Amino acid sequence: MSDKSWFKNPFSRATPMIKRSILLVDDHRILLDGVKNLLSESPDFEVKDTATSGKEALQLMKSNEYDIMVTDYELPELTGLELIRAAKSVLPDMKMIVLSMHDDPAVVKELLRAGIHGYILKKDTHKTLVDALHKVVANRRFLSDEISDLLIQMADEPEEKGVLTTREVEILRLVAKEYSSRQIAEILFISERTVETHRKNILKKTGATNLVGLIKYAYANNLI
Amino acid sequence: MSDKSWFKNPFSRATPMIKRSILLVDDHRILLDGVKNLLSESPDFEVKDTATSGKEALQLMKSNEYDIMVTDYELPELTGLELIRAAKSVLPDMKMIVLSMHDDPAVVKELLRAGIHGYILKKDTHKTLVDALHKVVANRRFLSDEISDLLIQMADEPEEKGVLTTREVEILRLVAKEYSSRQIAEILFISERTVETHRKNILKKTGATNLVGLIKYAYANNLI
DNA sequence: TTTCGTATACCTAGTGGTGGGTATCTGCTG
DNA sequence: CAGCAGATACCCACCACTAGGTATACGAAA
Repeated sequence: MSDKSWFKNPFSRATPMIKRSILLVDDHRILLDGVKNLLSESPDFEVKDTATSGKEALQLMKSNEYDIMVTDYELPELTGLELIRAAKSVLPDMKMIVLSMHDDPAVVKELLRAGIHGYILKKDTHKTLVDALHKVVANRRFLSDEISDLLIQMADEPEEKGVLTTREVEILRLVAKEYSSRQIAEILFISERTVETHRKNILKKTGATNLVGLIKYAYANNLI
Repeated sequence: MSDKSWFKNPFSRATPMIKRSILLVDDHRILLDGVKNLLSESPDFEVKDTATSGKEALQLMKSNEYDIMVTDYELPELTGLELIRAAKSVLPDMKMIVLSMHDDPAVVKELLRAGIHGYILKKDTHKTLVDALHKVVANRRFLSDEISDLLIQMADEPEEKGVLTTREVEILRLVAKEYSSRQIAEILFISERTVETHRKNILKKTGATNLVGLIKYAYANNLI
């Protein structure tokens, strides 16, 4: 694996492979700079472009091709999930790796269902990223150790307790913005009763007993 | 500034300066790896050690010296603020730059008061970090553009609205644990009325109007 | 010492969230 | 088509939180 001789020596007889092109998406420029630099030393991969928002990434995809996209989950404008879904329709053959700081099993599951090929954490090392890149180009999936542990652990639970509907998420977001039920009703053009019902259902689903639990849930699930 | 000739050419007659040693602290290994790699190309700086927690960083400081510490604000075990304060007593001459993803004016102010020399955001570029490093070794302070804008904007506001008393923080923490006022009263052996008064004062100080705002404040100030 | 901040405590009204229901309409899926 | 999930809507009782007050005691700072 660590045989980079042909790379270090330009006169090597080995045939250099064509480098896999990567689109790197993260709103933290400093991480972008860092990872790009790290990968520039790799014989197998090359960061062709970078983007600091989902929108920017999509625009790049419309006029360029990439073998792999490595993207943050927390993004401005589009969420990681929205970006993944959009990317899948623009470049169906591109491999996708999510590089996130959060180890939330629900998010990981949703992303895997959406078709990503790898999920690694920002606390992982550079080596982990390179391993993941190798795995996905070989048509295999890659999960960072912590994430696979998490999924295994979760498998025990009877499961699927949680998922909020889109409307419920919408309500929850507004609740988190300090709107009262009445205000939410006005914003969404629905009855205050309906909002109350949604809130009750959200409380039941999340297992929270009051506003505080709701907000904590919203934070934990990156809804804020 | 970009004259790196002595660096690129080892036979240059210019006298190489001694590189400033950096301690880099961040729980995201991949950022650590990336920044270290980027700085390895700099003629002026060198990442001597890295740490992924405040504790680890402090231990390193006890047996080593560093010219500059660059640290995340969100850290496991110790918060950035605690690390800064502890670092100041261990290595009083070391420069400290905070590299955070959050642009919360209250946090920035508190850190500046605690004696940091620079504050930059993860969304800033590698170049910004290098600029900051140069500034602080020249005994000057450095704030990323967004942060200084923020502080200027804040200067208009009359007050020091923010700081909660220790009792208020205690109450807030319990509120955030989903305890009702009555339960908090029982836990702290005080009257429910007193709890209510504290809550009111906290609301006033934080500018929140309800529980939601309170919890968001608690999150933003790492009280949870 | 006087003032200030902090913590303590109480009152009243009013607003809003919680928890228990029930019920209709829509669209999807087996 | 029947069944189910989701979004909509309403009712009522209860209780928790919010927003005005006022007031006392203590220790630190000016």
